[in-house]
Formats: sequence, structure tokens, C-alpha cells
Amino acid sequence: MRNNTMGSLIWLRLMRFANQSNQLSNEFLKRFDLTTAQFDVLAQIQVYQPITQSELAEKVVVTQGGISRMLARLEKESYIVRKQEWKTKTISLTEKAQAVLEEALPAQLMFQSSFFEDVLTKEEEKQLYKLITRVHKHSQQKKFPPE
Amino acid sequence: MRNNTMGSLIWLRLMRFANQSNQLSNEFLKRFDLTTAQFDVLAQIQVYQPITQSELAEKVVVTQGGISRMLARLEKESYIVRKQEWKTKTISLTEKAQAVLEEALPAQLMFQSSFFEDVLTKEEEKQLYKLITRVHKHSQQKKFPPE
DNA sequence: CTAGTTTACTTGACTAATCAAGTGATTGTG
DNA sequence: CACAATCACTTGATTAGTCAAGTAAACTAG
Repeated sequence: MRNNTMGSLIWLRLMRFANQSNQLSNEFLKRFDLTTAQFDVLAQIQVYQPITQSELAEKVVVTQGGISRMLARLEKESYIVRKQEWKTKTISLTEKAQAVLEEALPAQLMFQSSFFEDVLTKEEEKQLYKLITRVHKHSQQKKFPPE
Repeated sequence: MRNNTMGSLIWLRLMRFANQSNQLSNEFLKRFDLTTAQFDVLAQIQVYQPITQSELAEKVVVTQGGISRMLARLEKESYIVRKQEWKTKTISLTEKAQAVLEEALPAQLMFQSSFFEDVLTKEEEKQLYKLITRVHKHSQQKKFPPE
């Protein structure tokens, strides 16, 4: 019926795994009162602060509108401050966010790693990273799929 | 600064790729007037119809509430019909959905495959599938992360 | 036969995203 | 100098999902 190709099988697996691990990550981060999306944004800000909204949007691969809303939420929870500077808004972390990240970041890195370390050898991890990186980079070139 | 582990690097790549390819898939399916999520649900119904809502929710890994809303949308667009049977609602595809899928399904399978076929050898595809399957299965066991 | 439990589904409040249209400074250019 | 274009950001409408509380049918006692 559905003569699945190898590629479509990989795709399904990948999507289901991404979904699943995202949910588990949300569950995990609940103890820090964060969602995966919020953590991702805060971690990027920490690395690149001070940063403008549009730059940040690019880093986390979200539209301008998306980042605007996300930052509005994060500001309401006083994780970040936005300073109007010229026409640009410059974003940086508050003490609160800094403190939360200090705990959450290493924990989350461990958590993420555990998905792979528990079942793959060092060699296999490297192999997987190599393959997924190649696939990812290729997909970025793909921007405009042929009609 | 961020002493990233191999695992956390893989995770980031995987998530960004899942995100990216999901967006591209949405763009691709626009010609059929479908989103990736809708396509996924319709394809599952096609395989398993007639099926109940709760069974379907499990297949596509979404909550009861989520599937309820999704099916309400699909019904409004008359892609599916829901027949109350006892206390259960049995779902099946309409002619319209059947016709759309006939075109969309092979196209989408091709599209998904192209992410991998273009950059990996047959051998590497098998390797990637093996690794991601192991990782995915492991994540399903993981259901309740340790406190 | 009525009361309580379970099952299947819905719904309200929320997070997170998209697109497209709108706002409001800053920067050309005639 | 004024008008248009551009840039950075916001916002309304919509899709897609979550959780938790609610409804209604169908079983399961006492």
C-alpha cells in the first residue's frame, strides 16, 4: 500500500523522536518553571547578549513575529529586559534568568545527552552527529523547493 | 563557556533539522492545501480506517484534546466523517481526502526522501535509520524521567 | 433500579508558532 | 526640506498543541 522508502522511514522516526524528546524536555524543565522553547531562547541570549530581536530570531530559527511574542512573555516573567536603542531593541538577561540558567543549563545539557549516551557508543555518537549535520546543512540549502 | 557534550550537539542539530524540514514540508504541501500535521493524520486514517479517536491519538502521538481539535478542523474542511457509534466516534476519510491523498502521498514520500537521498549513500541511510531508531525506542522507555 | 466508575470525547485557558498587515522611527533622494 | 523607502518591531487571525475540568454514555455494583 504505502511503499515507503528508506528516506521516508527515517523522516518519520526523526519527527516522532523530535516530538517525543521535546515533550520529555518540557516535563524535565518544569522544575525550573521553563519550557523548552523558553530555555532555548534564554540560552541563546546568554551567549550573544546584548543582541537585537532580529538577530535572535535568526539564531533560534523563528519569525520576527514569533520572537516578538516570545520575548513579550519572557519580559512579563522578568527573565529579560528590552532597551529601546535607536530603532532597535537590545535584549539582555535579568539576574533572575542568569540564576535560573546557572542551574538549568548544565542539567538540560545532561538531559539532552542522556538520550544518546545511554544507547550509543562514542563512535556511534560521532557517526550520528556527522550524518545528521550533513543532512541538516543540505536542508538549509534547500530553502526553495522546486515547483 | 558552554562545555557542550556530543549528545547536546546532536540534540540541537536534530531539533533544528526537524524544525526546518517541517517548515519546508508545510511549504511543499501548500499545493495540496494541507499542512504537515494534517497530512500526517490523514495518512494514518487511510491506513487504519475505520479507527476511533483515541486509537488515532496514539498513532500520531497527540493528546485526546489535540486530536479532537484537529479532527474538528478536518471535518469542517470535509476531509473526514465522524460517526457516533455507541459512545465511540469512528473516523473515516471522505472522497475528497481520498482523492487528495492519491496525489499528495507519493509526492510527500518523495519529498521526505529527498532530504536524505541527495546527501547520503544507501549504506549511510541504513546506518542513520538504525541509530535513530535505537535512540527513539530508548526515548519511549524513558517516559518518566528521574526526579 | 439507583449510584458510582470508567470510557470517549469536548472545551476553556494557555504556550508557541506562522503569515500578513500595520506602526513608527531612520534614512535616502529629488 | 519633504516624501518615499526601508528597517525593526508589533499585532490580529489562524494552526497546533498541552493540561485539566467537564459531559454524557455505558457498564458495574449494592
